[in-house]
Amino acid sequence: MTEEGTNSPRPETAGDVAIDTGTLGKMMALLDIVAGSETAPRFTDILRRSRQPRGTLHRQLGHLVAEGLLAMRSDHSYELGIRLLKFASDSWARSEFRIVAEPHLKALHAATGETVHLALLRDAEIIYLDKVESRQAVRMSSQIGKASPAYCTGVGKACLSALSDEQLKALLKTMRFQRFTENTLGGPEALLSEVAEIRRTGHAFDREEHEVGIRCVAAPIGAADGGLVAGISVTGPAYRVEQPRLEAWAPLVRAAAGAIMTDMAIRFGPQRGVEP
Amino acid sequence: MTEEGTNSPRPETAGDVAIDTGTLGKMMALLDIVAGSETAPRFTDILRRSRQPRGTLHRQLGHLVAEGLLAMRSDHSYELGIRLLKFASDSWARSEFRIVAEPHLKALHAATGETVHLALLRDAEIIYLDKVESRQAVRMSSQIGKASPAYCTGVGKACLSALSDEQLKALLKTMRFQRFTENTLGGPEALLSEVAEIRRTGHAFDREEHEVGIRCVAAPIGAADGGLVAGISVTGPAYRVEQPRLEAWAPLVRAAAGAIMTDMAIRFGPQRGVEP
DNA sequence: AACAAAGTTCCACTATTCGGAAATAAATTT
DNA sequence: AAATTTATTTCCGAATAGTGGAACTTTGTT
Repeated sequence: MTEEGTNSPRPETAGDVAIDTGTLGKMMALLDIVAGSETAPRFTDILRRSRQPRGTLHRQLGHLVAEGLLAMRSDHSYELGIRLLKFASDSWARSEFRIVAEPHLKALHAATGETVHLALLRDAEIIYLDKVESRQAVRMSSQIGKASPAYCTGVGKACLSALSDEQLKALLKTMRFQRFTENTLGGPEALLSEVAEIRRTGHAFDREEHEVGIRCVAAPIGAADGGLVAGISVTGPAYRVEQPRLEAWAPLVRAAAGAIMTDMAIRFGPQRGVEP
Repeated sequence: MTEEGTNSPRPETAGDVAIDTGTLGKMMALLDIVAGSETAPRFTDILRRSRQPRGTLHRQLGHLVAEGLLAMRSDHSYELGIRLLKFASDSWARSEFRIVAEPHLKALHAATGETVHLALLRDAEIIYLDKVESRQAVRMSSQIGKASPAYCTGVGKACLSALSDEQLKALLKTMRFQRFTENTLGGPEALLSEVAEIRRTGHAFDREEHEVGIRCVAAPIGAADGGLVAGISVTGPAYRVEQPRLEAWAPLVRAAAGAIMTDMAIRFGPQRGVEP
């Protein structure tokens, strides 16, 4: 039942005016439609959702398939192509940010024994960039690249707290508050007051707001120039990870986030005046 | 040094005439340039490799960045954007083929105790779609989506053996034979005779041809309609996995490949006459 | 401070995309 | 099995978006 509107109204980079990306933008919108469908859509399904003329859509899909961004199955339904996997693999392997963060994630995992995540803000979603855990019942790669709403996750709220008020305000307009558990924040007011608290303390909690039985502490990582908004978190099952324990870990998480920022500054730093 | 020519001369889908993908094709070529660079390239680097006018390139890169396919760092160098990660995650999670294959990969791993791979052929490369292993010294996600040349890997050669002679011939023209180890196949002749052998026996070996100390047995998976060419393999360190052992596993690998094909046929099958 | 190199903007020109309609192919019903 | 409906693919003049040379601005260097 994936209806219209699953695909965000493309606010592009938060805060900026959405620039027109022409043909490319249309192509990406099609990829979004395919990616956002529960089941592989057929030509007519895409036609309905894209509101484009038949001829146009047909050529566009043809190009997407020829480039390996989409694949057509034998029953004429479309799925995302494997070329995307290859790009993602390169992207992940080379991401300076992930590489810099990795040792700190491992240290945090060693100190806490629980799962550590690294995630990045994109529009009103966070995208998991890395995950460190010891006993992996669930498979790691199933998480990397996954997107979740910012307002109901620890890292997400931490990221939001690192934005400027204008950016945050702009993003709020694009958000749809869906209730995942009974603790999920219900609307903009609740989120804003939570963000204020996070700015004060420097860390965010997820008190079973996205998934029942899952809690976390997170801290924001914001590049000095505002070009990077990310966060790290320590996540665990509610039965094992009580609130006091989360609070005890908070300083560690903040310290790790700080260390990552420092390392990033060292690596890319001597560019534009760190000192005033 | 990643020089010109790293990016394949786009044979598109093997055997077919390369169709023009217009604007999209140009954009993807740019992504390829960024993905194929050792270090994040700056505007001028891309300018040199793309051989396009400055103004044009500038707008194109702007569009790619606006769409989240590329990201510009603070020093004006470009890296692949995280939107690609998100697409890849969706692609992977929903891939019917991977889902169908997964239990068979696990069974094969349980039977052999060694690492099992699932990979797909794309042009003259294979792309790893999945990996099952128990003790993971190396992190799993670092492999998924990775591309390797077909001619020097077990799954790669298995895939090639499933192609028609015309398709294989067309692909051969696009291949550049690079020597990775002293066992790497040196040219088209060696590859063709090896493919003949694989077609006869139904399985392929990698005798430390891609990496010293790594061996594997692989079997091809080809969809009836030729729309899917893939393979699975069991891989292990040379000191633990001797040739006799590989040969003993070959029937298991072939059986697993067969089972995956059967399951795919059942899942998508009742379409066009399975019975004559 | 002056120079050089890299990055960005502008706008007349042109190749690409658009989109309606008509042909073909695949399912479904009679 | 033929007819009907629905889905997919092809075509081509009109409209749009992309192109590319040159001028301009910023950044880094001698």
